[in-house]
Amino acid sequence: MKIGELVKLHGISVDTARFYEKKGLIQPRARSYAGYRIYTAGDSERLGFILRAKNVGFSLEQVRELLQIEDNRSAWSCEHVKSKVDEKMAEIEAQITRLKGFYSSLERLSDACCGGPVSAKACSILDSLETGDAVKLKPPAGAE
Amino acid sequence: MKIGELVKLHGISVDTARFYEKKGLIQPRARSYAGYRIYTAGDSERLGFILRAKNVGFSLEQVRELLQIEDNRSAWSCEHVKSKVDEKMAEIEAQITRLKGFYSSLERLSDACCGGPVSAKACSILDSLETGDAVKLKPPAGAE
DNA sequence: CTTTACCCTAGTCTTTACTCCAGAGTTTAT
DNA sequence: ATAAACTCTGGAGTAAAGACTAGGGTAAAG
Repeated sequence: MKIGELVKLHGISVDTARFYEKKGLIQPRARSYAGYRIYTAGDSERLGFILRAKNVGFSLEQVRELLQIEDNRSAWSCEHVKSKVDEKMAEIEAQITRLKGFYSSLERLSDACCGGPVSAKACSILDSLETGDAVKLKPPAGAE
Repeated sequence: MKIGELVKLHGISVDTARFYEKKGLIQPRARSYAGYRIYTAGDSERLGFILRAKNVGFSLEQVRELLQIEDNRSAWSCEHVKSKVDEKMAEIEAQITRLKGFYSSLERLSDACCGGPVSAKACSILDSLETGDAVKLKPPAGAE
């Protein structure tokens, strides 16, 4: 099949497919005489793999690593694959922790604010941001 | 004070301070004869405001909006300020939800994997990514 | 035969938050 | 007087994941 059909099957754009190719994630098995990319069912399955991996949070670079394993399964152990997943989980957990820190700081600010239609001249939120009171967030290790 | 002193007070780099200026967040009150940026204590306080807002999760663009309010407090209501905070909270909550979705999908994958030092030829994680079984994550509305 | 739909390459643009560099002037310390 | 430390401007580079464009060839249908 040509690129148009492939992307329709997966709901992505032609640009995206070509972009993935540039990134080394997929490679059409062949080119037509005119230079058109020709994909096989196997290629389509591979694209599915990529999109599913993306859907559970992996970056394209990480997907590339997973594909290397997938391409030569017998060279790797289950342990190794699982550790990729576990590392990703840890990464995501760290992000969640960071976001939760933001959230609770904001919550403190919000709760302290009257929220009324009165002038913000004495707004406790702005005051806190100005002086640093009650906004003492220690960003979880690894924050930017 | 000159830029070097200012940034030392806040633990940021000179480049960052100049970057914030280019983004319209801070403006030195004056320039020395030689063109050096001269900051006042008020400027330093403003920079503190910026960094604290960043530390609770606001983007620089959002910080810029907060500063516009801060610069003319009486023109805004507490309600308005609070809504900025509440919107940010909602934004963060959405991100957390999205990440949690990733996490639980990964957890399912991880739990199903033997994780042993055996060949990944029959690895359930790779199988799932290949076929789509057990990885049916519907990305929460607003996902990329 | 021509329109329409599709495909190609190569390259630029977007967003966010900086970082780094070159080349040059200034201030401070010795 | 000179070296070290500081500052300036302007511009380029980084990561992530594509979107979009120009300019041109190809394929299928009427």
